[in-house]
Amino acid sequence: MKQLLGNLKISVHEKLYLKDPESSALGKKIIEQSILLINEIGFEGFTFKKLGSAIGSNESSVYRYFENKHKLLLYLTSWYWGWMEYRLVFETHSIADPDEKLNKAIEIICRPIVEDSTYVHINEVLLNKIVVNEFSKSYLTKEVDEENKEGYFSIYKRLVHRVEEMVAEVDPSYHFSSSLASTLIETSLHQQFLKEHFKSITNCNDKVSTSDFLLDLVSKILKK
Amino acid sequence: MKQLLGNLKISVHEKLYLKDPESSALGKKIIEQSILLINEIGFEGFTFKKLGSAIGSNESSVYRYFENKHKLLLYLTSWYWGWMEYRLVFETHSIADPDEKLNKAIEIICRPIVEDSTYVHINEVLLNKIVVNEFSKSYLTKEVDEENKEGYFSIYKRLVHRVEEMVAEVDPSYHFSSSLASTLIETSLHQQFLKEHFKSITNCNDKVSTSDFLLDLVSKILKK
DNA sequence: CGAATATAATAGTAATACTATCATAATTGA
DNA sequence: TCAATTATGATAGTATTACTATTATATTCG
Repeated sequence: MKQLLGNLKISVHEKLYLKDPESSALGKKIIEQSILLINEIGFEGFTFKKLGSAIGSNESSVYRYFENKHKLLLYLTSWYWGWMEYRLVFETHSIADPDEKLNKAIEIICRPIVEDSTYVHINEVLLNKIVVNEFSKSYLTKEVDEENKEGYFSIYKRLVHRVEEMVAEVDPSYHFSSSLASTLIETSLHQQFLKEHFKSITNCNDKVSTSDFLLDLVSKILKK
Repeated sequence: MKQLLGNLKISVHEKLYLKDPESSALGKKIIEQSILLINEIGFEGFTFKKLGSAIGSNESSVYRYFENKHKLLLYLTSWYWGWMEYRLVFETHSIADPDEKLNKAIEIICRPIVEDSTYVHINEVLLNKIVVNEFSKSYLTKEVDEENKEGYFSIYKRLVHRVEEMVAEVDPSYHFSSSLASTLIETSLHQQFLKEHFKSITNCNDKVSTSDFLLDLVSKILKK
């Protein structure tokens, strides 16, 4: 798995950046430090000025790579979903049994992230936290329709489609495969947030994982 | 129902405002116009300066009621969940059958909002749209733990608890009643968003409602 | 080595998110 | 009823944000 992914660049929509951050050391530093900084101070408090000093430079350098922090967030979350998609595809493609395949997919989506040394400048553990806390903000905007048309959310939607296909393979008679797939992914993020901040409205915790909840849910919803 | 609610003031956490907007004509105008304006230009573009001119005054007047726009958003969404809670309680309290009661609750949560003339200065249809588009932003912040401790999200959490209780009454053996309840409410908002902006990853549309999806889901998950 | 390109530093602008002050209008209660 | 309180409205000011533009200095690459 690691070798396979080793040479793979996770591809992100070209219009999300002005200059590909993967193409230079400075670009990688921007990505690396933005992940650390957004985690530390939150997306609202995050500015290119602060990022500039985090990379030992100033804002003008960052602006050469990204138009604004919204685009940078779209870049980071797209990368995350692209990475998740690869994991999903590689880890499930050899599974023939539809039921087992979907269960594996749910497990992958819900599984706590552990450090992946394949992409040295990207801390996937922290990036996952950014996705939990900030991904919604990337589409809950007035510009969502334009940006969707532009294709900025296509990796995310493609991932949902992959899950949807797996759902449909388990139970072709089920009428809500898309909604279930989008709900599974959304719920994996939402329950992770609740576990951390609103413990009283979730059953998920150190002992009960989100995948326990969702595996049970899916097993009951779909006919085999 | 209307008469019953007619004299009822939906109560919102006192610390969310500096001066109770329900206590004056100007305060009500602030609430009324903020709902219109946030809908029109989105929460990011919304400022107290713009709100000031919308109410025919200026920002200083608004600042006397709310510390900042984040608190105002918390006020609006709390009001919405309080209003939803009343509807839920009144419309379900006379239902004895647990199954029927939970189904009614889901229907209430998912049902498209229609104008409610009880609260003249509050446009519930638009407020619902604000909740769909902006509610997440009210808790996806660095300050969520403090604000949660302060009680700013208690109405929302109480609503989830009410749904949870209904779930538990239908099937006491079900292990994930809290997570299911929070997922039902979150999904009602999320699918409403998808229906509008990311149609390809939902089955919900003009013909198929979100409650169709969730009623089916719950009926399969819970043992009767 | 010299030209092109990338990076860094500085300056400047309009808008935001406030705080503070003061004048005036409305209300209310002795 | 009128003085006092309180609410509202207008103006000004500050630090920060979210940029754009320009220029100087490195770096690299043919």
